[in-house]
Amino acid sequence: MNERAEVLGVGSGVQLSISAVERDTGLSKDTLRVWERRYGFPEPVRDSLGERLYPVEQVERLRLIRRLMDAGHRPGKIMRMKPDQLQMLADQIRSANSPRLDECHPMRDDLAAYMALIKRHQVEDLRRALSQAALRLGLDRFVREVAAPLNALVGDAWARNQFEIFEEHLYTESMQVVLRNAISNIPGPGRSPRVLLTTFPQEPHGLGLLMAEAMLALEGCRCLSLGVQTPIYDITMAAAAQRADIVALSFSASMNPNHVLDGLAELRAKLAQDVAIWAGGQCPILVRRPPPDVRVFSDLAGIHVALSEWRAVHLVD
Amino acid sequence: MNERAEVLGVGSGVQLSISAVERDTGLSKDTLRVWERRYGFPEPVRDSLGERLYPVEQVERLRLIRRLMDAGHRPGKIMRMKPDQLQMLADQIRSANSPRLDECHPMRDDLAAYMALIKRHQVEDLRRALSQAALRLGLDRFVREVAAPLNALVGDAWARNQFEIFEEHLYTESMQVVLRNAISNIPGPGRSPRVLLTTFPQEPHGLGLLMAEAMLALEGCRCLSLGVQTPIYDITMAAAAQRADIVALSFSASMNPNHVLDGLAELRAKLAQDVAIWAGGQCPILVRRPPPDVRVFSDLAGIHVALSEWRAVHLVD
DNA sequence: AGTCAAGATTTGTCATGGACAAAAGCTGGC
DNA sequence: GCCAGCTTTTGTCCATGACAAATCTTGACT
Repeated sequence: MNERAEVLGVGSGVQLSISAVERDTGLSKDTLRVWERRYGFPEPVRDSLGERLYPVEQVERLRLIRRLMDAGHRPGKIMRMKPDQLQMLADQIRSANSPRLDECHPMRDDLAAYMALIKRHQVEDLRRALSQAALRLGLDRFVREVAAPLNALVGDAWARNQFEIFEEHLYTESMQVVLRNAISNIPGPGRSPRVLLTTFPQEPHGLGLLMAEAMLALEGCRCLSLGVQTPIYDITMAAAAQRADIVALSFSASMNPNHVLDGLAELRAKLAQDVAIWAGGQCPILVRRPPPDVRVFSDLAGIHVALSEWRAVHLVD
Repeated sequence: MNERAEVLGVGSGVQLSISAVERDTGLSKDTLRVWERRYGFPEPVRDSLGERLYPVEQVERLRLIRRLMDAGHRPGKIMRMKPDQLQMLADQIRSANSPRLDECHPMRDDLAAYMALIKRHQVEDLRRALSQAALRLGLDRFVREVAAPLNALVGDAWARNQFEIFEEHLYTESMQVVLRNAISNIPGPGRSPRVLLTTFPQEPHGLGLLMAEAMLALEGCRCLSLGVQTPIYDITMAAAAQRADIVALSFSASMNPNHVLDGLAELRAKLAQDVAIWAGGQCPILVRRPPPDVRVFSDLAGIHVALSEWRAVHLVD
């Protein structure tokens, strides 16, 4: 109800309210306040009402810190480091989970070309290039060798402030169009298992879901996507209504680990026991602390194996 | 970090922690606590640590309250009502702009059939029926006479608690597939004007946008969609980068009126003066208090007129 | 030297209660 | 009927204290 503007031009830079920072960094208000109390960072200025206003520089540093924490660093250590030290650390971790273009990657040149197209905002060229790649490679290879690594590269570039948000949107929209198109061209009505795809309420990223849907549809599954951000209770209702065999969920790196684990526990409790839960995506907590009774996928190739196992157990068709 | 289970089987029912309720209802922790303080509802039990545990019945009632608030009711009034009174209120909801099926509507029977398919969760049948309707009617008529009224009906049914959220998701996903498919089959690269389409950060609903994109693409515009929820600053950056002539925005009924007006004012200020802003959707504030220097569309048919005017003024091609 | 349990530290989330501005509702005068 | 001004409602913010789960550290034992 408090409707004062959350973005104020003040002197040299823009400043954000605590709720805007929560939205932009994924760090809860409580966390932001307790960090300030304990570590002295972030240290926002205050408006005339005593409310916090975060300069953009601090928000960017928070994003970087967040990313380092996702990579395993602890807040207490990195919170007092100077920005350039943080940047050095960040440059080191990047190689771990994202493909390095300077190494020998099969699609190296293609990926670099796509990144350049995004950076130059040539959307139509990008879309055409992606469509052609999908046709040339086949959907399966396209998803695994182009879409997935490109996703990682784009997310990386954004985290390192080399991309604007709208450039990420441009990419996402283009890739979505290409994937949806390809999926709807997969023939056949699909057979068992019936897979319900969606994301948790805090997760707005739908590309991972779409990639999973492509892989599953290629394997002949009967896929039903609810799109993103479905409340857990509704996931259970949909699974029951559709008699789903598997509920497939996608988690990006920016998801709060607690929300992921708590949500999966709740879903597992409310879902019928014979419905499997499959979880994939870049979220680190999934592999760091795998939740019980949930099948975790660290890459898209795992889907093929898991499906074979499922079909062997359930003796379908 | 606090990893106690948030779902505990206790006697008759399941109970949720405050963060689980926040996720499931969309009401912030602060709001939940202040409601309890002020109105005495919700009134969760406490665990051994004094932390709130919400019984599922209360969570369901909270969800209903949330829907009623979206429909214009105020918390203070409805918070103390008994559940059956709430349900009665919910049944009364019928937005003024939703078509009444009992009246003489050209597509009355078709629309009723689609609603029935959604209600019976026959997604594949729904998708096929919508695709065929689009082919039969042509995209233009399909959007205006099927998609738009069906949207209103579905939103209405949800507000009246006759639809679950997942049923709305099923519909949205199906319609999206059909529309995207149709849009990508519109021939030609498009000519002037260049239109940038997106929604504000608080607006996750993308169907209105897709309908607008369909209409614009049919008119031969060069459309570029950023998807939903683009920060205002990024809209201006994207408009400049793409040399957009028009920025088209969609607003659903659930948008906070002030976010709409403030956002439009901010966008108008930051955008180059020669870039037009077109705003459409079911949001009531747009017609109640039309913002200056923004063209408001109360229906999709207005797009044709506005485009003719734009082209007359700008003497394109 | 490697392993494991016990203890110490770190860390995120929850609680309480007070405050205030924006939004919504209301009133009386024109 | 309409509008300006007043009152109430309502969501979000703040500060501080507390605590359990996660993680790190230590030291004894095989």
